[in-house]
Amino acid sequence: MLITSGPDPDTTAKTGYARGRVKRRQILEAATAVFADVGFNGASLREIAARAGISHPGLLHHFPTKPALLEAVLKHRDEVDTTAFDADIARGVSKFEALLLLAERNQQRRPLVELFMAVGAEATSPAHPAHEYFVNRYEQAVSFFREWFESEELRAGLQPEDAARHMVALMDGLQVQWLMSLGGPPEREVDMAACLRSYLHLVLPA
Amino acid sequence: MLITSGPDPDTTAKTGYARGRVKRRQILEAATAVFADVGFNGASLREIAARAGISHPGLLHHFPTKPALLEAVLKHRDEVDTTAFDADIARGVSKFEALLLLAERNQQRRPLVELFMAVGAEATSPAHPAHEYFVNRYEQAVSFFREWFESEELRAGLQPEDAARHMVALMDGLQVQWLMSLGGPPEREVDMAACLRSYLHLVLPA
DNA sequence: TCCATTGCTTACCAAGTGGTAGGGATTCGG
DNA sequence: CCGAATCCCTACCACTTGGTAAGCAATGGA
Repeated sequence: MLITSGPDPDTTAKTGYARGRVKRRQILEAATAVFADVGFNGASLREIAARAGISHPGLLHHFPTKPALLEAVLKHRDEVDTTAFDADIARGVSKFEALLLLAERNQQRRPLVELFMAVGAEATSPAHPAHEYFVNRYEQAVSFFREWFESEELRAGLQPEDAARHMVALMDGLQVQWLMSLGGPPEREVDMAACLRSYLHLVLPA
Repeated sequence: MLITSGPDPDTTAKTGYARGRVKRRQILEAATAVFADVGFNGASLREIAARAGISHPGLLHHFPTKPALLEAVLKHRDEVDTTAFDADIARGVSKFEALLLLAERNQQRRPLVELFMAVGAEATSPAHPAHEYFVNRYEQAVSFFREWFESEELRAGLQPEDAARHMVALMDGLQVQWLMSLGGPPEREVDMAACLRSYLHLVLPA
């Protein structure tokens, strides 16, 4: 359904023995870090396997191909993120605040942000194994914001569609700036959440 | 001065014979396309060389290493872009319009946009050969917009620094959305320039 | 016309790539 | 405690990677 459509390409599902499940999680974490550093094309299965404390055919035992591994990483992160967001909403937090919470959480998980940046940028090429995944992701994100803004009082003259595009673009773009700022002095670190908030206050005069 | 600091790492400078200069330009074009497709780490010198109609040691004759080639590509594009922008300004075009013109020009040169996306995303890692280049680039871009907005009447409560960050983030983020939209139906293609304009009208009530 | 510079080739290298084969351990339900 | 499923290893495969060595041909200033 996502990239390949095999019956159940080894994800974090509770199949197999306990030891295997643990290893699979370690592999996913290592893969996240390596994909984040050098992108999908630049990553090597041996490097990922070494970080997970396993041989590279051992890795391929759990995730049969490199694209399958990428798919599992992306799927896993989506699950974690959406459940956290939904939990915030269920707790009665507004969409506005739930969004900022998401940005703040991301600010503490640098490898994840780097992963989506690096792989997402590669995936603009239609031949990339995660291309469709990212196209869908963007469509969903824009729709989410458009629907939200359609039910709010926007600053005069601003279309919900445009505001939605702005939001998605800002989240992406600010993440790059934040990552780039991490090498420098800490006081010059970009504050993504604050920057997002100032845009929302600009758009929603409420 | 940029990445390496050799005496004059073979760029488009008018050194050597005419034939060599032509080849160098072809190589830069091919490299732009390939880096754009698969990023720096994913690109292969042989692939680039083949597209430029040369053997891969032939390529290394002009650009001695892979990072040197990347440096030359980035430097070349900066020169082209800034001279075009400066020409617009000299023609009496406002910064506002010159910026939109830049966005519109980019919209017609997809490979370039893909290049900066793909390489820029990889380059968040401090070990990347173009890391410093991109850090400087972002600092300059934010400064440019901050200084501009400081001399304009901004919507109440919006800091020039935040607005500058927004602009840079929007340009980056909209480019991703635009690239992702290119596979789909043409009428759903993202209009970067229009989207940027709507933000500027939001921020500069003039 | 000489001849150093430049341009570019084929041949080669060690290292790393994703993936396969096959076989020993380990695990755990029956 | 048996036996099937799972785990994961070493060894190997063909192929690609960035870079080097050595040499030959074209160029263009003297």
